[in-house]
Amino acid sequence: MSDGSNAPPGGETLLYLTDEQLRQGAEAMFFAYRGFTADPDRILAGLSYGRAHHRALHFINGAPGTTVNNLLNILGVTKQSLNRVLRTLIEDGMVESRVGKVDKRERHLFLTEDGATLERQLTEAQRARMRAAYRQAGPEAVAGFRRVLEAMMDPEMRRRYHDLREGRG
Amino acid sequence: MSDGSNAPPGGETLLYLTDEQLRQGAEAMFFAYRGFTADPDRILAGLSYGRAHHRALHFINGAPGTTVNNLLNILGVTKQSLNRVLRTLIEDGMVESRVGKVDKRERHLFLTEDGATLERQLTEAQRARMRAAYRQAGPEAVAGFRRVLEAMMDPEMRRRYHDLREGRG
DNA sequence: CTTGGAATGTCAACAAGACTGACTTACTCT
DNA sequence: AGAGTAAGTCAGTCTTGTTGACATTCCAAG
Repeated sequence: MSDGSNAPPGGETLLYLTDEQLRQGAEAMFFAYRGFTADPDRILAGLSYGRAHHRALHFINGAPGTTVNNLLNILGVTKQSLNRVLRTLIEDGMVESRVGKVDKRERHLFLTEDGATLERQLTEAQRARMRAAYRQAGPEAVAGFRRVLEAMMDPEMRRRYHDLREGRG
Repeated sequence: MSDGSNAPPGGETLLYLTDEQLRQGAEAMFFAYRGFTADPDRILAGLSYGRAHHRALHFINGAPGTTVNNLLNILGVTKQSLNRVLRTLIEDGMVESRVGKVDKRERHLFLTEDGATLERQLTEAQRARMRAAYRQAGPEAVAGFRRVLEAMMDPEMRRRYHDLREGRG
């Protein structure tokens, strides 16, 4: 399987930085991301929801009470775009929007029971695949995987990613 | 395989398979993919092309003379969707479409000089980021990264991914 | 040889989801 | 009181995915 990076035991060459290696990395990223989104997409397709709805549910679940503006920054879309998605989720009783107590301009977002159920269903489909991939690749590969992904983010996104992690402990 | 019973000496257990770990993996994947596409997207934005054009250029470059049908399978979109993208690329002189000699129904696709130049420009932007990430994470992390990505693909996609690699040696 | 089916590619129309820009409403803070 | 912020809305555009209908070409069975 020689991904070409059968690095020599001791000395580290720069072989893994050839254009061909990078090209393969890019293609792996493309195919893997497709796999990554395939399972929830299948569920969503039957519900007149899209990937955007999944993302909203995911991050509201991870940070209950977050404001619209905060969600906007995490998702990296415009408020018009997010609003379309959020409106349907609220109409369908998946998300609850509460006026802020301290600042009444803000809306704090929470999942309802139904929303939490849907989120769990979507995330579980995704996690099953990740769990299998992690198990198959092994703990050290996973550590490397995470390290490369993190290095690939924009600095801004990396900051937000860490904020999320700290927020949950 | 690997029920995890062979825990590494460091005392690392199955911690990396907790829901929280999987959740962080999913978020890392989301943010990293955004970074991964950000640079070429910026270039494309000024050219009235989109990510789909980049993908087409990328895979035609990697397999010159490929047919439309073959490209369809790799990209995983409908032929109608690909056709729109392909048409503009052909009109703009980025891609050449030659009628098949043995089977005249087929069209074989090639990059023109201009197309190859654009492809290189786009890919270079993407590669710069990958190169930096690879360098920062180190060779072992990269090997793990590739292993996890591969395990995350659909079996069908994994087959195509390997076909591409073998086709180029 | 003809004819019908399959494969390949093209055109047209539509939907999701992103974008920009302009605007309103409600609120906060100086 | 006035400036600025947070959220939401309306209208319009773009990319990219989808179906459906169709033309062309090939091949194989009758």
